[in-house]
Amino acid sequence: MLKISTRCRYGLLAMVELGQCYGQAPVSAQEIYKKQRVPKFYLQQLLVKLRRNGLVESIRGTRGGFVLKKDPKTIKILDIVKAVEGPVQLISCTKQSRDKCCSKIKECLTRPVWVELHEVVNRVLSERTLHDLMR
Amino acid sequence: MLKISTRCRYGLLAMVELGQCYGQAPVSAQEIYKKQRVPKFYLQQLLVKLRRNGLVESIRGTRGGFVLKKDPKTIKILDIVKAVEGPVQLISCTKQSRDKCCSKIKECLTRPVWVELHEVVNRVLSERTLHDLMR
DNA sequence: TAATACTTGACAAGAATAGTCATATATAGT
DNA sequence: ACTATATATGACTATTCTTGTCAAGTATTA
Ligand code: FES
Ligand code: FES
Repeated sequence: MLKISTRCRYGLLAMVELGQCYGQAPVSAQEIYKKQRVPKFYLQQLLVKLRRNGLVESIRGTRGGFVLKKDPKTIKILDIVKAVEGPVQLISCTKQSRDKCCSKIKECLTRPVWVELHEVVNRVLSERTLHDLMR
Repeated sequence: MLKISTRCRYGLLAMVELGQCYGQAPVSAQEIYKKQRVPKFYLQQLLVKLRRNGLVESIRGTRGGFVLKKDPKTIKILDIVKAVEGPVQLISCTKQSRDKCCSKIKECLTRPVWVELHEVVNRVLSERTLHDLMR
């Protein structure tokens, strides 16, 4: 069904929230999950992943929280998705990884559609930035 | 990760195989799984779904098998995907079904990306036909 | 030092995916 | 009529993924 996971959705919600406060004081996880109504501990996990991937910075202690590490204009949606759930790979026989998925990749007649889909999804996600989503 | 399921991949492989023999004698499930190396019983399941969705016709008994019910030029890839695994719905807040996915759909800032992704995927899958994949 | 906030790593329920199988039914060819 | 071939149906299962939860620890500020 190709459903967008909650990881992605929550991750992007959090990033948008941080984007709104870019340049201002850090935003705590609590503020985010109260505002966006996402599960507390789950969100914490996602924020850690975003930090480990260099998208946000964390500040501990009272008045701490998270801040974007870069300008929203330079953060692709794809970066966020990759951070919370790894590469967007619709098939395993892309240019990057040439694993076989069908029995014989050379003559695979179905491959072109999946490749096109793979590319179009990655293109959309890397053309849009976090800034595009903010008002 | 948005990975294409085996259901989709096998389903399309089967349809391409049937497409190659369009207008000729029926192709048995056995011929398909031997040629494409897909799990026998799993494929059977998918073929039944394709039949129930009016994409193929089944002929029972000796020399039986499956045949396409329509011209490959009139079969969209989306039809095949829908047949084997239901509608391609990346988010639940589309025009078709207005379920809420984020807390407050009206002000959802993240929605535009997911909607765009949803639309672009559906567009690609409905622009390409089975015929486009055959040589 | 008390309160706030992030960190780490483990755990777990439930759903989806991927695949198997037994039994029944239908048809062609002999 | 009999047999071999083929699909139909529905149940069943193992594994993986998703979607969380939680406890114990660390860091910082007021
Ligand atoms: S070889 Fe990758 S889709 Fe067929
Ligand atoms: S309301 Fe559907 S993505 Fe936010």
